[in-house]
Amino acid sequence: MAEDGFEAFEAALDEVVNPGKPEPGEPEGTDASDPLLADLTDPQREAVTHTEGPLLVLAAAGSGKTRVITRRIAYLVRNGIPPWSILALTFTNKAAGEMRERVLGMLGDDPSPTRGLTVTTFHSLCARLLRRYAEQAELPGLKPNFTIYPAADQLALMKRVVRDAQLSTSNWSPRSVLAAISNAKNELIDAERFAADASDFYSKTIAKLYTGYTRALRSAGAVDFDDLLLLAAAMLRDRPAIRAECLGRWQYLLIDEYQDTNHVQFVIASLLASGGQSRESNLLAGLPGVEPDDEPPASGEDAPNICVVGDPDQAIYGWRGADITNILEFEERFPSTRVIALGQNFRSTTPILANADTLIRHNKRRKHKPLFTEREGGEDVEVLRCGTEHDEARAVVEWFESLGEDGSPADREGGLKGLAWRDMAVFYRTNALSRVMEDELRSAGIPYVIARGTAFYEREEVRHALAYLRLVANSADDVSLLRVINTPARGIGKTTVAHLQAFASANSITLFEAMRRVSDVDGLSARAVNAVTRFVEMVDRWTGAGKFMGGEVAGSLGELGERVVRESGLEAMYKKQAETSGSEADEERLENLDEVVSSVAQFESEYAPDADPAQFDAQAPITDTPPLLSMLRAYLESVALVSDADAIDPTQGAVTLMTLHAAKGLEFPAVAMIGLEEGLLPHARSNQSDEMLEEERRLCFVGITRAMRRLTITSARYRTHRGMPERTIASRFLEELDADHTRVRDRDDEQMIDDFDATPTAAIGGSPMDRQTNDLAAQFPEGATVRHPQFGVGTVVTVSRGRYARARVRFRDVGEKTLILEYARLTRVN
DNA sequence: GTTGCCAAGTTTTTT
DNA sequence: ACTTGGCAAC
Repeated sequence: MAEDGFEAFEAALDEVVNPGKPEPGEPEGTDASDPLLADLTDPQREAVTHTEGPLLVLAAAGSGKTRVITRRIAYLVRNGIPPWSILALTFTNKAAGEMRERVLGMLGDDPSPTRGLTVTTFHSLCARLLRRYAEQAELPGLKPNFTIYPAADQLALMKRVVRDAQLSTSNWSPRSVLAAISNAKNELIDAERFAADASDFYSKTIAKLYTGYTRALRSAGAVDFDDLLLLAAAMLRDRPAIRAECLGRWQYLLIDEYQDTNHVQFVIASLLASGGQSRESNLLAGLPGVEPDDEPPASGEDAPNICVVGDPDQAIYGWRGADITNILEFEERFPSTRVIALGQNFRSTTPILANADTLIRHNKRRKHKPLFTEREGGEDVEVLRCGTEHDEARAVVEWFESLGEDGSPADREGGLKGLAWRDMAVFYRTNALSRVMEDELRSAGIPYVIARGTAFYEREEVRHALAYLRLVANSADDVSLLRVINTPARGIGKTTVAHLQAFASANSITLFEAMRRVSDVDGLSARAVNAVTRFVEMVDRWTGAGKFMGGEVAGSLGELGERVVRESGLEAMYKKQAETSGSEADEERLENLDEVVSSVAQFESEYAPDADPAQFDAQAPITDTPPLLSMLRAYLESVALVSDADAIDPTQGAVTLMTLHAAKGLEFPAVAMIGLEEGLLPHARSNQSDEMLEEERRLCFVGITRAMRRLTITSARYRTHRGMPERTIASRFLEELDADHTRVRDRDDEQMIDDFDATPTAAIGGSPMDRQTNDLAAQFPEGATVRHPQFGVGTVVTVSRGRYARARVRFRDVGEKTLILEYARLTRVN
């Protein structure tokens, strides 16, 4: 069925193949001397100037997509469209920030042209809309001060829900239950509908847990990531007045990375897409008493100005519910859609592009579109087989050094200057692969940054500090309260908490409310009562007993953050730990606490209430929320919605390390892709179906097409997995590259020769890993106990040396076998 | 109520 | 390898 989605490309492809055919709808007087349009190709220019009506831009990798989007916004603004009526949705906050910057740069230094321009992510937009309209929309249990639960808190909550339902967490792993619920939410299925659809035992149980989880979230005044989209979509659908207000504001809608939007996002986009005449009818529909209108009219006559940009070959979020059918649905939804394909690549050299193209042709569920460049020359892509992951990391480091500040001999000959560290990046399939790379870069003294924006916020000490802040922002947030109730230890132990929880649920009040009424709770020691009272008093001091007013309350967000970290005892707790242990890790924790405080202060200094997309009228405040509280909420929200990619700062002179997913949308002069092995890329978990395999291939394609000038792809013969060294198989994708534009090398062979020349006794000296690399047989000496994946545990009887070393192994269960070490996945057992 | 040790499972990707 | 959770000792 997705096959049909490619019809659109067919039409668009004709445009690419036979360019120059003037479009009937093309605006007259498109001035080639216009600085906004001058340096664009024909299809790019059309995408920029086709401002009215639905537009689908199929932008191949490196085809100047970002440029088209930013020009388009600038073009709109310059042609008199008020910036506040433009809404651009991106995938990450960083992409949003960059887009805003670039538009601003094009329009001059005066910030006024972009005033009110909304460039943000789906999630941020939805969070803001929900806060803005929570009360008016009367969504069940949703208050404007809701907390956004990150993954860890979702998990903690689900664990509780599963246990409360008298189910075992091993049969109903909170993780997989959450995944099932997430999938449902992405399809816009709420707990009620899920329950109605459930027929078998499994889905009935999930339905029960879904309901319980939702109830628990709401009573904690919390939502999860998926709720942001689900609830916003439901709100826009069921509350015509609210929708009308949004439609009235945003006349021009733009969505980047459209191939990675899922169904809810599509629905939100549809609901927000306004057209000339439809606004009137939608305003009428907003009158009280009108039934929720599920399907807004969107005929050709009534076509909204919605522009989506994407590339099906770069769809890498299928596991998150993103679907190619969104592109199909787009044209169904908006029949007058104009489709434009951008095929010319401006980023990469011919060899890089040739490899990307040859690889992606192996995807069957795909309509081929030509990727072409006018660039000549360029170095072949290097494919490097290494010994171990350490060897691999070292190879990458050496390569970077050769490209480095001094420039490689080859580059100098070719008239190219050496690359700066910031021009280089390492991509990998899973985060776990970063570690070895980091070690190697560190010992080589090469500066690097890891795109793990979320990692900081996942650290224990940071989560504690944030939990205190969330409790301050929302006293109903039980998960946060439970996290900090006895951290640092203050004498409120398990039994006390259990009593409080029982009291809370018996009286249908929040846990914090129960603590406030601690004197009414039975069975507590005087000690416990005292400890609880002091905790409540402490929180009340911060919040001014919930009013955020009075002399006791902090005058600024920074001050609040500082006080919370200090007065909670967190700082003292970690200080004491650092002093007694003297370990570096504990020192780091203290520094991280400081960093939280400064990030709070930083946020405060940059906070601009009128930049809020949900702020429809800059004059009137959204609500009567105390400014300190709304700032705190905004801070917590920004922290909850950071992405890994957000951490990348191109101004830093450092090599960038990131997952292939995080690399989407970026480009680097030199790229190393590591871990091209079966089980890693394609990932073992993605091997179950052709669809999944093709997504892995697209992931590989995305990695390749990030490279501008140089690309090295590596794999390791042995990789340590969960502590066990394992024999690997080279990725099938390596076979799918373009042999005419690749140079394959085996580092293992070379190194063995090198080492032999240098030191005949290579087996001595060097790290254990070197020896393993150089001489596999040395790893399995006679008498060694080994494990084979099929044959089990055995003892090495004899072993031969050399490249295809064989070992005779006496297995405990299956007798003696002769194995070629190169291919047997033997591991050493102690 | 608190601390420390051992066993077990674990992650693929992310807003 | 590394974290997390359960349990026993203090």
